[in-house]
Amino acid sequence: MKEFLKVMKAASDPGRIKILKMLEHRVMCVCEIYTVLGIAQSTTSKHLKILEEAGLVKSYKDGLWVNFTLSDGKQNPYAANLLGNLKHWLNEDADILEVIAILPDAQREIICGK
Amino acid sequence: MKEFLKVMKAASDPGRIKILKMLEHRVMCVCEIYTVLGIAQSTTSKHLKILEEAGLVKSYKDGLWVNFTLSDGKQNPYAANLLGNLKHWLNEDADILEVIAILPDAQREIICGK
DNA sequence: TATACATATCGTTTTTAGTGAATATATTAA
DNA sequence: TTAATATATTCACTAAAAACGATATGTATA
Repeated sequence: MKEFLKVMKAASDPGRIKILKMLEHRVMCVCEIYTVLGIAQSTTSKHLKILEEAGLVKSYKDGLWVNFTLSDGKQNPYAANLLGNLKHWLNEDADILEVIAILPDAQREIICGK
Repeated sequence: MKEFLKVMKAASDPGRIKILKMLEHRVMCVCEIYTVLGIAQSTTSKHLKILEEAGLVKSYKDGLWVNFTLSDGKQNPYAANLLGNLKHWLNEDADILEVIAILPDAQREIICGK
């Protein structure tokens, strides 16, 4: 029950759903995500932690960056199911279309002034 | 997005999940539900409203009683999907097993002193 | 019509979740 | 070793959700 509820709770926030839908398109670091969403870095970091603890995303370090990707879902069947469904859900949603549209402009080298 | 989030939020509470799993077995009225769950009548009524607004349950009156059943899911595809999955999810969960076990004892005629 | 009764709603309190500024951590580069 | 920088954590605040007692609503029965 606990694992199930963790996935449902993680999926109950519009910002976190936007993150999942963006990660369907490509790997992203924290600064790219909060730039697209227009929210604080700390808020973004917390959302990502909730998603990770629900088994919905994974992260790996690359120098100073931390890359986030969708999980393969092996650790949590409820997460795997949700991720599978999300691939064909909300693709025509206005909020999702908006973040996907500006996704190409969010590049870590530009955002972080490298 | 709104319809999707409503379903996820509705599914984020253990009490409401217990209600859905009980309704897989049979139709229930409010007094049967709050007796099994051991929570207040007003709390139960509110949970049922949240489930109904998410398209997860339906209700129909029978005299003084209000009967609740699982929705057929036609109004909300996310609800339909969740209900379908729940049928084979959490069946071995301890909390669910507990409420299912006492389900036969919860009869409206006895509870309401008729 | 008056009463009883099952459920819904209201009002309030407590708990939990979301937000962002400030600070800490950890890694890279000078 | 020092400075710079991307992310994580802490803290304080606000907002949303959950809980329950009390009351309202609506239906059945006397």
